Amino acid sequence: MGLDELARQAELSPHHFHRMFKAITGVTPKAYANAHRADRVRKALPRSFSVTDAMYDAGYNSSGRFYAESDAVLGMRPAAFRAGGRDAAIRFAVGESSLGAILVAASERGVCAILMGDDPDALARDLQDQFPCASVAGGDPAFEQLVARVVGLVEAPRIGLDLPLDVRGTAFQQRVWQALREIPTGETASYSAIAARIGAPKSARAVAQACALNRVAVAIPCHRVVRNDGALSGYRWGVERKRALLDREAHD
DNA sequence: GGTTCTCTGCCGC
DNA sequence: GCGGCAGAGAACC
Repeated sequence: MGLDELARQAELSPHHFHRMFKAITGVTPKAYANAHRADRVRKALPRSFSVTDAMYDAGYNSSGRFYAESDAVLGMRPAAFRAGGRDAAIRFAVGESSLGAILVAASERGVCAILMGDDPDALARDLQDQFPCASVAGGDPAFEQLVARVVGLVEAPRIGLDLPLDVRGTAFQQRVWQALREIPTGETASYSAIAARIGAPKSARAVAQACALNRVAVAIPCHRVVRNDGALSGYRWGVERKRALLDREAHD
C-alpha cells in the first residue's frame, strides 16, 4: 500500500497525511513500514522453512534487495540469523553495585539489556519476560568481566563504556537511542532538545516514550534526559537512581 | 537508462 | 490546520 492509498483512507491529502504521520509517530510512513517489515522478518526467520519463505511472508518482494539490506536489518547474513535465532543465545548474570542489583544480558551480537533494581530475582523475571529463551551465564569468566565493567561504569561514569550493543527497536527508537549516546557525560538534554536533534522537533513525547523503552541502562544514557525546566522527570529504574547517576557524572 | 515514489520546503487559503 | 506545487533524491524496473 502506497502513500496515496493510505492518505485516501485517512481522508487527507497525501502531503498532509505524511505531515501528520510524521508528527505523531516521529518517522515517515515509509520508514515506519520498513521498520515493521524488518521486525516481521526477524520474527519469521527463526521459525521459517526457508529464508525465502520468511522474506516473502514479511513483505519483501525481491530477494536481491533483501540480501542487500540484510546487514543493516539483521546485522548478519539471513541464513546466519536464522540459525542463530533458533535458540537465541542470550545469557545473563547479575552483579551488585552501590545503586542496587544490576543485570547484564548479552546476545552473540552484544549487550542487549542492562536492568537495575533492588531485587535480583525480580530483574531476572523481568528479563525472562522480554527474552524468554535467555539462560544464566553461570561461571563464565568472560561474562563476569562484562558485568564487572558495567558495574564499573555505574560507579565511575567518566570511564565510559565502549561495548557492542544489540539493541533492537523501530527506526525512530534507534535514532533516539543514538542521540542519547551522543550526550556527553556530565551533561543533560531535554526531551524536546533530543527531538530537535533527530530532526523531529514536535516529537518530544515520542522521544520520552523511546527513552522509557530503553532496555540498556547507563550504556544508553536515558538518565541524561530531563524536563525543559530541569526537573528529573521519570526513570524506568527509579528516579533516585537517575538522580544518583547524574550527581556522579556532574561531580567526578 | 527512464520512471515512479517518497519526502520536504514554500506558499497560499 | 490544510492542500497544491515543485524539486531533490531514492527506489524501482
